[in-house]
Amino acid sequence: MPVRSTDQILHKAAWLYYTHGLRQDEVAKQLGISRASVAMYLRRARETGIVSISTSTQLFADDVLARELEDTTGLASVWIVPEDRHAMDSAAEMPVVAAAVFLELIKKGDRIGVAWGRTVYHLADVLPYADLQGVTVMQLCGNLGAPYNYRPDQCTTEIARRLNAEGINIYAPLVLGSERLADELRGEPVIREQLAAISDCQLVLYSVGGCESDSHLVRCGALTADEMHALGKAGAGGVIAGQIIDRNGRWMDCAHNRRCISADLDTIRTIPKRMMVVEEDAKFEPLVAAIKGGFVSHLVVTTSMARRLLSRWNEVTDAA
Amino acid sequence: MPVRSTDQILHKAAWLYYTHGLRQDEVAKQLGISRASVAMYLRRARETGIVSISTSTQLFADDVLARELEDTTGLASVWIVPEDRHAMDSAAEMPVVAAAVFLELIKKGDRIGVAWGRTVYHLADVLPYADLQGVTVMQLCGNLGAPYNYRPDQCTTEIARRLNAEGINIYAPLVLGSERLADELRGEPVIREQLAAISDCQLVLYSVGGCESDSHLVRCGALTADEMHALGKAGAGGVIAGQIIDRNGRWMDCAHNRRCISADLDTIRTIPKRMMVVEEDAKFEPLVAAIKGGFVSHLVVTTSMARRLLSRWNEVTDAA
DNA sequence: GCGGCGGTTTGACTTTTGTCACACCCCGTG
DNA sequence: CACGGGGTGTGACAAAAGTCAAACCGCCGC
Repeated sequence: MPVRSTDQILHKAAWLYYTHGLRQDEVAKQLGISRASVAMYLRRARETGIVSISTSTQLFADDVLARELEDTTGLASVWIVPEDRHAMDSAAEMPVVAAAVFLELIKKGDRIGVAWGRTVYHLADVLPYADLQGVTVMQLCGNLGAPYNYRPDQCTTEIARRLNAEGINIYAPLVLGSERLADELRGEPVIREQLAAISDCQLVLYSVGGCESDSHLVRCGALTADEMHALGKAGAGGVIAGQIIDRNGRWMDCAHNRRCISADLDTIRTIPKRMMVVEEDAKFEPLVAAIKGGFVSHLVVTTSMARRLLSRWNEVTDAA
Repeated sequence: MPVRSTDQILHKAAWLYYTHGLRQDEVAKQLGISRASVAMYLRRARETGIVSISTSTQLFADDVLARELEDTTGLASVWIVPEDRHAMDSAAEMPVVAAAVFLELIKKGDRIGVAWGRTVYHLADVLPYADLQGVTVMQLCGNLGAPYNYRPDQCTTEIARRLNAEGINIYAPLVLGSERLADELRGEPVIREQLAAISDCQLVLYSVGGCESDSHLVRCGALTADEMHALGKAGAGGVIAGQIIDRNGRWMDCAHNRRCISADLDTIRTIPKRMMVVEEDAKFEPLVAAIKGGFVSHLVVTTSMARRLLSRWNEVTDAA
């Protein structure tokens, strides 16, 4: 926590430059170093979160579409990322917006639950560095091998690192070979306490998984394509923190879920801010399930997804 | 709340420049305007809090002296502003540090109580603009005419304006001519509710007033020099939100206090974060009274005041 | 004691940003 | 309809910031 003496100079330079508004050469003179060094210090100060620069995400929350979607679905807040922008790479835009929104939702001292997946890791990857000591970032579910850096513990760790927050990982596999083993492991004090602590979170961050044969759970080997297919037939609608939910967002009583080490879904529903980011348009059905299940209060989606959601909301809710 | 269409372009420019890291000429090209305009938009975005740049105040919290003072006095957190800096105008430094600390203590959605005085206004005057919609800034005490902009309502209003927060003023005088009238006014629903709402604050900001004949209360005509002198003899130790406290920080049962419209001191004591800023070294005795009275959890002081406090803490507490 | 290796620091150069005077435009007024 | 403010937008220039290769420094092993 205390400023390391090598960082002291970073703090001083940042303070004089950003807070006092001195020029770099003035800062250099005052600290008795060259201006080039000052420039370097300032970059490091920005990179480590000693200085943080944030831009309001109003721009994306301000769409009329966002308002309509909030009114229709009852979500607390919706951000819409336009995809039609030619000049700006729209695929890369979503995580950037999501990261800014995520930062805005964090309060000092918060405990934050983080799930895993491509979307979450993309967010982590563009998350600006910040100085949020006192914040705790918790893994929401057990681990499993995943391609690239999408592993649950990596998502948690990277986010914690960037925020200068404390990271808490769950040292258990996401899925176990048998229900008995999963039960026993859930009963272990270390694991039990960590899962229980999730109820203290003020904010959770996740995406929703699909139930196709190319879903993450299948690709990472937690389920076979056949098992997933069967689950789909049985009414599976999406994946939240590694657990299967049905098309109305209810926990499914299936073998997979019973063998899962993950946050209790009812607990997640009680967390005040539930931020969901959906990148792919293919995730329409899972998203609907997640919203119906009460897993979303703050939503970041593309324009086209927002339109689809809006136009088909009545239809999908009437069907219930 | 919604982005006015004239502001839309500010948001866009700020987003592209600060979040995406484009250069000004790239932003200009993308928005189809000149680079000079982009530069102007960016300045406005900074000035209005669409973009906010903040520097960690660790530097000032990190003094060994600060640690010692926290340990000795039991305060939650202390920031120490060095005064010996030749190059930097140290008188101007204190409010700048205090403003940065104040910003760091604010959480989104907070309700903040603000008192009045030179120190508080100095802080307001250098407070960076920020986009803290959802925050509420409340006046802690009634109004009175004060020189420059030190009036309670002005302090509140200016701080709320800079934060883009909601400001709530108390439309009553600080001191009334008679106790009866003060009582009746306190009983008025509008006033009563506002005073009651102070208990919902998560943070209060104030300095402490002295009890000399040149104190603010005297200069603003709330008390005569003689009355103040008499109060001093009777054990007055300082002024908190317009009310006299004794040398141990207890509310004094005096005519002035009974005629005062201000936050209940016991209520203030229950507010989690009580931030006090003391600029002048002459305020040693009042500061001690305020700390003893439990009015301070977060303190911003000069090095010399910190030293004095540290060396004389045992002495002043033993005396109690 | 010397060579080499990681890192920081610096001077010199290039690129980017800030600024300011002037052009422009909209709108209300004489 | 001409006039004159108040505010915006712009081109050109000056100022500031970013960058990079080379120098430097402390430290270790030989």
